[in-house]
Amino acid sequence: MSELVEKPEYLDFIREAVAEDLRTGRYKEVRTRFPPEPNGWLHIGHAKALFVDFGVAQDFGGKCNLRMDDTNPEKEDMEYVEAIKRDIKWLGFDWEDRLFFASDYYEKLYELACKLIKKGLAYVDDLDEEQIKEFRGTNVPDKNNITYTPPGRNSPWRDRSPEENLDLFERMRVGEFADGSKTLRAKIDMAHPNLLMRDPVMYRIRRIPHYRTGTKWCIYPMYDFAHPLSDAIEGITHSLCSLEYEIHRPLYEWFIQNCEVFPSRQIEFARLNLSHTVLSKRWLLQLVREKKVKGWDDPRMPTIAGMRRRGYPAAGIRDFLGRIGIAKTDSLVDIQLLEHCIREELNTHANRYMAVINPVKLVIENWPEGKIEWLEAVNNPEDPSAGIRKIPFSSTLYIDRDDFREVPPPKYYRLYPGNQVRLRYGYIVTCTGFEKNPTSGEIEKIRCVYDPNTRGGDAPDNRKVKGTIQWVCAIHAIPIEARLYDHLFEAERPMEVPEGKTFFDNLSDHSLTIESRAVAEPAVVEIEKGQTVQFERIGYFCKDPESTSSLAVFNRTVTLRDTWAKIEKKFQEKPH
RNA sequence: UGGGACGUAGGCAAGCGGUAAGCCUCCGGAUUUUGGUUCCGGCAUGCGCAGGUUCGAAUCCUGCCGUCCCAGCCA
Repeated sequence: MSELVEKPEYLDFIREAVAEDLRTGRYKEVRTRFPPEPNGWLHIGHAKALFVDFGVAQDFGGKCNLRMDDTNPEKEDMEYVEAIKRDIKWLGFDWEDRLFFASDYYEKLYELACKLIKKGLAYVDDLDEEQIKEFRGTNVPDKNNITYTPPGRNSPWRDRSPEENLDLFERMRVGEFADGSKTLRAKIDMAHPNLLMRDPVMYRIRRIPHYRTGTKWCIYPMYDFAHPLSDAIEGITHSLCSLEYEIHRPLYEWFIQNCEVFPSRQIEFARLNLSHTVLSKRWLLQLVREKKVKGWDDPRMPTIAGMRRRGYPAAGIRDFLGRIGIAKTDSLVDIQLLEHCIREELNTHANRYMAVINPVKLVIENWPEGKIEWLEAVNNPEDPSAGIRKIPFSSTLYIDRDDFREVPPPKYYRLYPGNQVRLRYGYIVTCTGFEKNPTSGEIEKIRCVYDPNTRGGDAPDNRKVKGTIQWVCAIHAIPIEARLYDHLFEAERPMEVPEGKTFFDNLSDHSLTIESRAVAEPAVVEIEKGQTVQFERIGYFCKDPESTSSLAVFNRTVTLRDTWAKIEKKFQEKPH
């Protein structure tokens, strides 16, 4: 992956720790893992974890495993496994032949649980869910807060003999007991200040078919038990996870130590938070279920699939991931940084085309009747190897409504009566007038004359023409549908909502604008689905898979930087 | 009145006792057949606050303040 992204000139705290572990001989090599639960699609937050997991392994000559952390039959599905694999591959990470499933370890995990029972470190508990909570001694309200101080109480079943526990656990496995009637718990310390250490549940009884093991098991291991041991089974040296697991680390170490398995080390880092969106499978699932978006791959979603459909290149995403850094500070990354990385990548790789989103007719009065000229246009000024193409020019063109003003605002140097402008790769034209619809008042036609000596846009007399605008020949115009996307949420932090409101209230009402009158130059027919191009002066657009032979649909990936919009806004705020 | 972590610019983030990197944003200016790109320049006498140690502190010590996580038989 070293070729995939530029390395910073310093070591982040994780790499520092790993380097230290190698130096001291704590580990001989580096092995990491990316452990998604197949219960939702991957989002940009997972991409950060992927980048850290695969990146650290790569940097130290190690390997990173892909492991489906599937220990909860209620929510997991093969559909998600496939989606996850596809997205990881697309992002450019390679697990080679190391795809594993926690569900493949059920038997080993069961044996390790028996080992703890034999050592007197685990027991079968008959307490129900409510009682466990009560005995943990945590649910004690104190003024409006919660006090965690009271020590818990031992379960009356805590001192069963290893023989009895072994027998009961075996009978749990074969299905003798009802769902929820018994659990296997680790025997640690019911008075421990860290709640997770108060005899955590290791196994629960759930008669729900698992998407991979079917009905073979009716007991399923909990994360805190399964995770460290799965890591150990795979010989993971560094188990990198997010900050919320910090408090789980003592438990992680307890299981590893007492099961006497490979000593994996857990290191936590801050998960990614991105402005104007939500990064949690739970909330994303809600957006999908409540039909706030069209699906997991809606281009407004921060999912990998959504970004891919939106037109974000994987290289741009990786660049972003490399720039945000790795630390333990809870932070909120500005989505503008992501957009900047996407633009930077696309600027050098996306071919240019001319399109007009909101067309208005431009008639060239002195253009020879019926003449059509094919002009040369550069495909990518940043990349000469991208070549050139031909575009047709005639007496009637379409230009964008925004490129004409009846009365120009300050600093405006596009078309207005009497002003001249360059039609990109075409000719320099001078506006001679315009026509309005008498009833609606809408401008229907703009008139101009062209200078035959300016073919291609060059000014032989060296005159300065400030404005250059894009255009589309009316005769050859290809109708397209442009889907203009904006941030999904208006608020920088969508989850911060006033009492009685939900994050749905923060949804932006202009996150999607469909422009069905848009037109483009004929060459756009060559663009393939999934390909991202630049529509000059507008932005980058990706041809959507929903495109048909009769209508091409383009998703706006990201706009170009718009300095004019800033100038205009400034003058609107305080005109002078 | 518990435990675990974290506080460096508007947003990220280096810095590891020798006098505040870099990136994004923002603001100027140059170049430009995309108001794009590119290029120059500006943006913390200051590192949560208060003391202390030291010739010297963002870095070490003490105390305070603030923020986040922990009450699933979810991961």
